[in-house]
Amino acid sequence: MVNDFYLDVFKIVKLIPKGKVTSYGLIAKCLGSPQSSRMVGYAMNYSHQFDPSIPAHRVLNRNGCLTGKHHFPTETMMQDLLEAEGHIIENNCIKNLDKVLWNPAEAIEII
DNA sequence: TTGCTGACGAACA
DNA sequence: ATGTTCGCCAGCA
Repeated sequence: MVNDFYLDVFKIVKLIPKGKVTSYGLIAKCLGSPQSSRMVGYAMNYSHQFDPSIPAHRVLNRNGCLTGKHHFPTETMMQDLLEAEGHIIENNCIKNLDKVLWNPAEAIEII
């Protein structure tokens, strides 16, 4: 089943602009549950069956590391997708995180 | 049913 | 600076 928390997570992730990334914790915080960041990751795990178009590769952990790449069809897919959007990945972590980090808070207002 | 695990993150020691 | 613990809670054995 899918609860509102999941739906909100999906909404936000789908709103992430191309060329930007965000973090699980940031999303959780914007949803009013700063300590439920694990659930955001869990939601991502479920996202592919809910809506395959969800850009889960744009969601990283707070350090900008590709912690979830093992959940993609291939381990290189997540990195490839990010690089295709202009990001630079090094040692499983994104570079210039400060410049590409997107704040989900601005999406909350839209929703 | 209970207990463990996990795409996280913050607080402690 | 590094390692451990805890909160969160949905799945799974």
